[in-house]
Amino acid sequence: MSNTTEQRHILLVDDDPQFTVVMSRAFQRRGYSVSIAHNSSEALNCIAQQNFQRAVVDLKMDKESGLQLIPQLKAAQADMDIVMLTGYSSIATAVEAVKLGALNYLCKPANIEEILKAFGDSETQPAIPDQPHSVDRLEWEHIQKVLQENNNNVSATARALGMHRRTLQRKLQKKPVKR
Amino acid sequence: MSNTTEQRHILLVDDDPQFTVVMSRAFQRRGYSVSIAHNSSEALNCIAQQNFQRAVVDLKMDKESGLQLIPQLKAAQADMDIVMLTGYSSIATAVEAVKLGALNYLCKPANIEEILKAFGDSETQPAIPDQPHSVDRLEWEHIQKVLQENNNNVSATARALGMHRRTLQRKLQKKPVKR
DNA sequence: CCCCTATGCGACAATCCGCCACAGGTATAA
DNA sequence: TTATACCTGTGGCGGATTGTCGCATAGGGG
Repeated sequence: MSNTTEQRHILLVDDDPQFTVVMSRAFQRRGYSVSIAHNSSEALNCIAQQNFQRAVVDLKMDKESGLQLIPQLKAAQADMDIVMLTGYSSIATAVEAVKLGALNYLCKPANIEEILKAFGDSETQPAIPDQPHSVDRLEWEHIQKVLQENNNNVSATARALGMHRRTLQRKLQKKPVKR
Repeated sequence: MSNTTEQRHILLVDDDPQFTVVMSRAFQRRGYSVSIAHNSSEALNCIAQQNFQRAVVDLKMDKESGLQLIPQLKAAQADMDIVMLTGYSSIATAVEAVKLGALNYLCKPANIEEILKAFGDSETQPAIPDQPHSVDRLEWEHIQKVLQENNNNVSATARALGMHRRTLQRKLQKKPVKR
């Protein structure tokens, strides 16, 4: 199914530089050669220069939608496996992405394990039953991200998350979080 | 693409009798001939007797999943348009439904207008939500994803998530929260 | 000064969670 | 077929968590 010895190219399309850097390292550690694009035109530039077996593309990049990129990537290389990854997910966009040819659709936060699994190589490490995030851990990361987007405004974050401010406070002061 | 003058057959698959009756009337009022099935075997029975251009199938029917029904319907009639409709919607199942051949995927409650629109191939790209998910919604999506990876095995999912099976069950019975 | 908002925290009730138990159901191997 | 192991739905109960209200404090305009 998967040939781990051959060099594989993957294209990361996300407007968040930090995210792409972190992901890039993670993929490289697993034997991928990675190219990074921060918007659609950069992505198209990349695929004009070489072929990619896989692409991870963000749904929401500044003003443009990653959805439009899918058919363009597919047009250049019909057998490319594309996984959509986004922090602003919805059922409607997920359906659209798959109809447009995406292989899968994930919500951030997601780690490499989950992304690789989304591509289909779940059989990488049968010995290690690599666990998905625990619900608590996921919650923690999500809260932190939204907190940051709201400039550490606890009240605004609580509103955005649909949770009571008091509850958020308690979660924030109590959690080092395991796993 | 659609011919409104010709008599059209539509198949409703949902284990809720009340829902099917209401929907049935609404479709008939719009010139459809409707057949009702309350489970998979009834549905297969229906398509063995006549052809349907369209089908609306519920995701969660008692014990069985409507997902499995999709390829079966497609096998009998490859050009059938299938819309998945469910009160227990998640991105994971939406992606799976589309990959299995569903035309679209809607969340209950949905009225006829929305369903008919889902059948029409209006290529309008869905809007990207500008708010992050609520914590509860994120949890729901994550649970659904892991559940699917574990072939709907609740015990295994609970183990993978590090949560008690009883707790998982209680969460699963509840409808997903919005946002 | 007033008004609005953010923050921290106490208190209490409602809800939820972890855990045990038990009764079927199902699948696989002997 | 029986035996065995696992999965599932459900009830109950004590303890933990959450939702909600209130109050005091602090900063920023106007």
